[in-house]
Amino acid sequence: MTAPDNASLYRSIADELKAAIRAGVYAPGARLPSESELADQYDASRGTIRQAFAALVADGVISSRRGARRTVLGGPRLQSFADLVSFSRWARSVGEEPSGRVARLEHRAATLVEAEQLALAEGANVYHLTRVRMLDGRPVMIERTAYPEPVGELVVGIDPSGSITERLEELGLIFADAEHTIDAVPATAEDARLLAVRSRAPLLRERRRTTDPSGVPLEWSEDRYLGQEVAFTVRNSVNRNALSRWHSGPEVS
Amino acid sequence: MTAPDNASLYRSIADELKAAIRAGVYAPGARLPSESELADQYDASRGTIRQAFAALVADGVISSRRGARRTVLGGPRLQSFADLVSFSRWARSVGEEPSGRVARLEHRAATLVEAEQLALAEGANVYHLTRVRMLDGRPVMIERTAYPEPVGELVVGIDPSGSITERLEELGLIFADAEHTIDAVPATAEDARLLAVRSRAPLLRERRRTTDPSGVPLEWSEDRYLGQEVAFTVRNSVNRNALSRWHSGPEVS
DNA sequence: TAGTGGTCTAGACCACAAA
DNA sequence: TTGTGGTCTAGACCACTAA
Repeated sequence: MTAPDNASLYRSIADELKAAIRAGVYAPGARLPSESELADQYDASRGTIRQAFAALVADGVISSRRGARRTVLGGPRLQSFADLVSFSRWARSVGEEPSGRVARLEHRAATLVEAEQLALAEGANVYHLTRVRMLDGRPVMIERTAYPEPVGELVVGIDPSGSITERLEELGLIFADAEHTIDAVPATAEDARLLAVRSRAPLLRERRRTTDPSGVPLEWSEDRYLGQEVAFTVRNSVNRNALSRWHSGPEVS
Repeated sequence: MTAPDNASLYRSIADELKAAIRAGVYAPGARLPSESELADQYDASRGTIRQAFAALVADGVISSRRGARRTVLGGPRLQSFADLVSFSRWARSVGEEPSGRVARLEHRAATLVEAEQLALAEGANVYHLTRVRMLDGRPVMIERTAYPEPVGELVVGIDPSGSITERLEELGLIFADAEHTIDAVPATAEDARLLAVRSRAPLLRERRRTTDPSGVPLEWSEDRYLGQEVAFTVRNSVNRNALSRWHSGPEVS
């Protein structure tokens, strides 16, 4: 809809196939047309059709095996990268109204973790923003984000009740890669107060580092979701793999 | 090492590049050789080199942008699909000794959820196995897995202290696609007893459905990890995307 | 401006699945 | 056995980055 859609043939073919799957033309389990059929239909080469299919496989929409036609996978629809990095965009994509309330905004020296994640020198300053994020007025998440100074100086000029990520993109920043770590933690006293839950209630914690296309960190965020309200879904297969399990070792007593 | 390694040129090139990155030949942030350089070096066509690079991008190892050379991303090393579906394989890949203890094995009618996830008719039977999984003797996870009858009949003949997934693969089953949903839940009384934690302690819950190449469900599992011991990591980018956020709505009081 | 990656074509041979 | 997807080649043109 609003996406820039850097049009390429294989992208538009992939989008058409995705739309057809979403519309139920190809139900879960159904077999898709062969590469040669689509090549004729779109007057494209086989390589281009394969590129389109590869995008669907990467998105976990279809599965592919040699000798048999590709089949549609079932399950929840996927969201785009932009939906994942921006809470506001995600909320709207699932039909809920996002909002935000600032709990704290600081300009201070980076902690050790922040300096490491943002690749800053020790003692460098960061802007640190704590927000409570809501869906249709109900608080579901606490967002604690550290920005390096050049980014933070832009952030302080942005209305914090809406989407900061979208404003930063309008200002020319490019959010290209993100790395997420997901675990479960008990709510601290502050968490409990901001989310209106019992202290030590289980929260889903997502720590995220987002970088621009050349790998320069743009933000480091620790988000805590109400465990019962939000979950993360991952698809992976023998061919494509973007998830990994992580073990911290027995660090705490 | 032990992988079947269905050799193809682009795979072996990708493996060599991965090994070089792992070994530090290309450090995080470093720029990789150009496509044409590698094409000369490996006496391969540019398309093959691109295919190798695509595999690295999909695994979140490098980033790629038009006009500039590809660069190495930082962060934890990725695990293979097999490592993710099999606890035993994952444990060994991070250098710990896995073990398991059976808490319960039942042959009974499927619950509603199990029937839906395994695509069974209502009233069909499943085999349901509850195991406590340990790393170096410390319990870190409870695994509750339902198998459809044809699979379950194989499972009952397998030594449950080791890897069931690996035995099933030796028997010819192919685990091809998996879908994971991750959230946080409080420990039940049984959870608390099996994991030796306080009741209502935060646990990371992973629900996983694994299918064979044609989409037939092989297992449905609900695993609960100690939140402080295990985390999941996801990489995504504007190009590749396998993670999605999920919102259940206000279903519980 | 020179070099790089992104896209696309038109062929070829092979491994595998399904009928 | 036939058709499918998996791999690979050798070219071409373009958009973009970086010097």
